[in-house]
Amino acid sequence: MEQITIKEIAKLCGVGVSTVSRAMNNHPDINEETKQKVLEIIKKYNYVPNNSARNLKRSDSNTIAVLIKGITNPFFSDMIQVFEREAKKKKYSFVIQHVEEFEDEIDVAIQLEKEKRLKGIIFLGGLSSHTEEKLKQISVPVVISTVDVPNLKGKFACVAVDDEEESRKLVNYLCSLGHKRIALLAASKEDASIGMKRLKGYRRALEENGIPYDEGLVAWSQDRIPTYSMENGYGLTKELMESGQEFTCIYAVSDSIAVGACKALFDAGKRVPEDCSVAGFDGLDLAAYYQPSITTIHQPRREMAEAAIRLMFDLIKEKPVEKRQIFQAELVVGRSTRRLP
Amino acid sequence: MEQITIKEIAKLCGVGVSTVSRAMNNHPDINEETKQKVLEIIKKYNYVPNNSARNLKRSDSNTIAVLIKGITNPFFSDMIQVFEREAKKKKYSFVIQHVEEFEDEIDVAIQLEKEKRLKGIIFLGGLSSHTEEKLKQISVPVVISTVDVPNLKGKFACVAVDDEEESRKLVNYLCSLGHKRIALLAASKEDASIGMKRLKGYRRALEENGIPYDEGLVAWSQDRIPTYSMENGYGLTKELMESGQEFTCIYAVSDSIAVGACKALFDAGKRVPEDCSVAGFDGLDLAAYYQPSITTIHQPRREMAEAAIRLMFDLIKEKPVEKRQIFQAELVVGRSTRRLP
DNA sequence: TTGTACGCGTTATCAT
DNA sequence: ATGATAACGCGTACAA
Repeated sequence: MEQITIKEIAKLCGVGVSTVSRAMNNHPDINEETKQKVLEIIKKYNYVPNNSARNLKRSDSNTIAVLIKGITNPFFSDMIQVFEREAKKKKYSFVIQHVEEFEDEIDVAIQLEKEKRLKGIIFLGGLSSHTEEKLKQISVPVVISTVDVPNLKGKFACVAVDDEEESRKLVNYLCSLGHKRIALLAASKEDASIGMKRLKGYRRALEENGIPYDEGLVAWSQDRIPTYSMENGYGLTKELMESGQEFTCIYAVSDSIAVGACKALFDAGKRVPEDCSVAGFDGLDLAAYYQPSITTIHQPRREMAEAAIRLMFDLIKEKPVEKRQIFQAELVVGRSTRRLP
Repeated sequence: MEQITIKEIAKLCGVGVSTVSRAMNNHPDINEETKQKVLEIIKKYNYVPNNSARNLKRSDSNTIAVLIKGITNPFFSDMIQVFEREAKKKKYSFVIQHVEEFEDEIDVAIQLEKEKRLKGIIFLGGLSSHTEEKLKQISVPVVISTVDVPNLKGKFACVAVDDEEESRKLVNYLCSLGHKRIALLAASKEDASIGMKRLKGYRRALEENGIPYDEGLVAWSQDRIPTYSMENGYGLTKELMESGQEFTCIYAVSDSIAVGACKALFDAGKRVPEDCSVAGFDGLDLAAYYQPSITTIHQPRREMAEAAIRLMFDLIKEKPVEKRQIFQAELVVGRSTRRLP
């Protein structure tokens, strides 16, 4: 298949390449007639301009990118929709870039920025550590979403909830129901991001309630299974039950994990919450739709997404902004937890 | 921020640009010493080559792309993972391209092919109609996944289940349980793709069982809500109940919708399956994890993904292939359906 | 209003 | 082994 280029279109139209270019890009200085003729030929020959060449030549681009670590995470679904809608509203084009588990999201960002002449970058998920230093290699505005990064300077900002505090709030609630042996389905031991913060909140709540922290009640995720999956919750809960530990409540660091936990309990002939309470985190739709509905911390994802994109536009326009927006999450009490008799 | 280019790196190293290029791309004709020196400087100055320029110059690229319509659909999650793994195994690089609801996936494909010098394209979802003619504008191998397209020629192939037949199988099973008034939660009326096929299967099964098709039992999805969502299932079921129609069973064209239906039933004080049976389609993890587990048609997504990527590589190598691979799906009976007394 | 020619940052070809 | 230099396909001054 021959690659048809702008030159050949020009030749076919009997005009210069610049005229073709003008026709495509809605430039003002062009005769309406010739424009129509050119567009006709373009359509007829199914000519599509090469984006790489465009990106190379252009210096700006009105494109913002969202880099997502864990694109399969339903938590991000709503947020993506908000980004798409708002970007379109502002006539920005919008690209989603999936970052694989093993990839360094900042490297990907740096590369993409050059490739597409981005106007800004939004991170969704990931960004566990190693930030600061490397982030500076990005020269466009950056909004980090879902993870709280203190001391951001310059054209960086973040939108998040206080994972540790919200986690503490939830576990505190569980304690208030009389639970003393609360198992934790944690992220992997290496996790230095939100998984760890939620763990910290768990420990603080226990401490405040005079309950000793018991390693035996913590089930750590393995790396071979996606952490935030129902499957993982199922496996961890099974392990926990087989370990012979006694517990009256399970707190999973995400709703998907919590659902897996419920299933494992059901399969073992237990009832939720009569035999064991279960709580999650995130406030996915799933938590509300599950039977029984899952007690969880609901993050205001749509609002957070709206804030993130607004922050992005403000940073682009160099307006002054609040660089660290921490949202209040909401404790949603479902039917999966109950007061200990 | 100054854009640092290969020229400046060359200058800094005291060598020519071609030497820098050779160092980066692991070319054989280069002195190991100079190579190391160049790489050092590159690292020191955080130089990252511009991908657009690369793509522009390169003629091939060993990249395959997956175009996904509905990236938030959990059905695709597993499949994506398979693609990533297999592509890496074969030393191919792999890009995921999200296609927005209103976008024409073929247009996106054509553009991306030129931009990235793709070796092949896999479609996931979408591709409802208008194919054939336009598809020909793509000049690399194409594998269409999840939707059955007959009469594919040349470098095109597809992997799918027989949606109509599987749907018929499921509804037939529901009939065998004694259900005569089976409500259908359908895709939108305009849907010409799998939604319609599943509808057809529903109608055929009814016919075979001597049950008249009743428009009143069909709830059509509206376009303002994502069709394959729990929220949609909830809304449709509520409508259905409010319409005063009698039914003993609900068949949703996807598991997410089915879960939403269950929730609506629960909220109305009904039990599943005692007061109403519920069945879905797809065989998502969710169906197995839900309480009660959802009776569904399980599509072998991993196998389908493996077949798709294998097909892709074979097409690239111009090996002869079976261009239309229809997989057998499995009726999984859950606890959400029961025999009518 | 239109066409010519240059440059965007790379890679690859060809001398050296 | 290395360095000029010509493409790659497009946008855009600048000249006409």
